[in-house]
Amino acid sequence: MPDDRQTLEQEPLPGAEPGQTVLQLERFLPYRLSVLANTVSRALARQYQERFGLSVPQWRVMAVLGRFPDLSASEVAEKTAMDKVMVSRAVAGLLAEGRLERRTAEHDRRRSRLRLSVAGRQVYAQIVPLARAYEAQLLEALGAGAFPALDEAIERLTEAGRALNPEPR
Amino acid sequence: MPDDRQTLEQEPLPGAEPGQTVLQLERFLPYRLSVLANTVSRALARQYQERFGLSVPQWRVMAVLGRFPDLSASEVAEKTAMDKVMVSRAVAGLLAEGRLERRTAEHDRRRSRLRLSVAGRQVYAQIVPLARAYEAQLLEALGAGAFPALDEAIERLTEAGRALNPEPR
DNA sequence: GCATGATAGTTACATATGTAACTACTTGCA
DNA sequence: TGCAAGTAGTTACATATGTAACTATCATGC
Repeated sequence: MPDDRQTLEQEPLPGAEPGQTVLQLERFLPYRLSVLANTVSRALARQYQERFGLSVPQWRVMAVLGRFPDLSASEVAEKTAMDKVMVSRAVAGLLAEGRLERRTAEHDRRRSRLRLSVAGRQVYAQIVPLARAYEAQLLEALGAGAFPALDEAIERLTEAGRALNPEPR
Repeated sequence: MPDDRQTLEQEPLPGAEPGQTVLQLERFLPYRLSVLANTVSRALARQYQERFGLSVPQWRVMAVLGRFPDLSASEVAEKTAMDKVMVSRAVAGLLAEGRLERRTAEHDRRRSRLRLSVAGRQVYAQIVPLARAYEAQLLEALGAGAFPALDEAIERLTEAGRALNPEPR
């Protein structure tokens, strides 16, 4: 017995067109961006995780501290698009594993002063080439001249998304 | 007293260039895509949430069932890039709120047959224009001719991300 | 100086998500 | 038949994340 039910799609009603009553999820930009980001993140995150036991937030913290030593937690938050709670948790984990050093700032004892430890820098030095290689693979798949347009698109859309957010948090 | 500490960045060491020892997170593609997707999702998700009490997974389920009635849960999973557990939870919520109807499939009593209820279709009919309007704002910000290139880029990168994933789940 | 309000960071609690069982049913094949 | 293996969907448990307090410190104005 043939199963003749073929995902019968509700067509947008050939005659009338009442402002498009149906939505194609697979073409919907926010959905596609979400799937893309998850797919891309997942592959990379697995490597951090398996090789170094790092979560994505932890990797982000290490990434900015590798480049900007002695930031405070809130400065890290700014540069990683994370909130202070997530930074606090990531930092706690990294401290526990000896990958970070923390001092209190000289003139403001509320602030911390974070930097990679020697062990942290070793991990960092291993991850950076790994991350670069991964990105290079993505860019290769993207095709030669396509990057500038994508770059611009990401900037504009991110900006637009922020602007459309009722309360920017 | 002037705070002369200016986020002193570790430069890539002018002379030597040992395979790039430093990484600029804000230019790192996976990071940027993640921030973009979150920003874009958040603004829209807030609207679903506030107006209809819908989570993102619930919205996705409604979106595909609005277009393809009578799918099973696993078919919904395929079309939403969600796993079966997430679909199960979203469906449970929607059923509880009377926005979905569920029957068991005729020839296979393991399978379900899901469709929007009347109430569900009403919600759907309200959300679709809302989603379209939001997407239109994003596309406007993107600029006139920029969409085809972005479209292509998303496809290629998503495909590449999948290919680079060790075990595609 | 010292109350008031702001800021840095942490902790606590509720919610969301991922992974791994588990149940029910079906299929395939001896 | 009837049993072994697979599939659909749910449940349970561990982990991750978001939101809201909370503590400690600092800045301001009087």
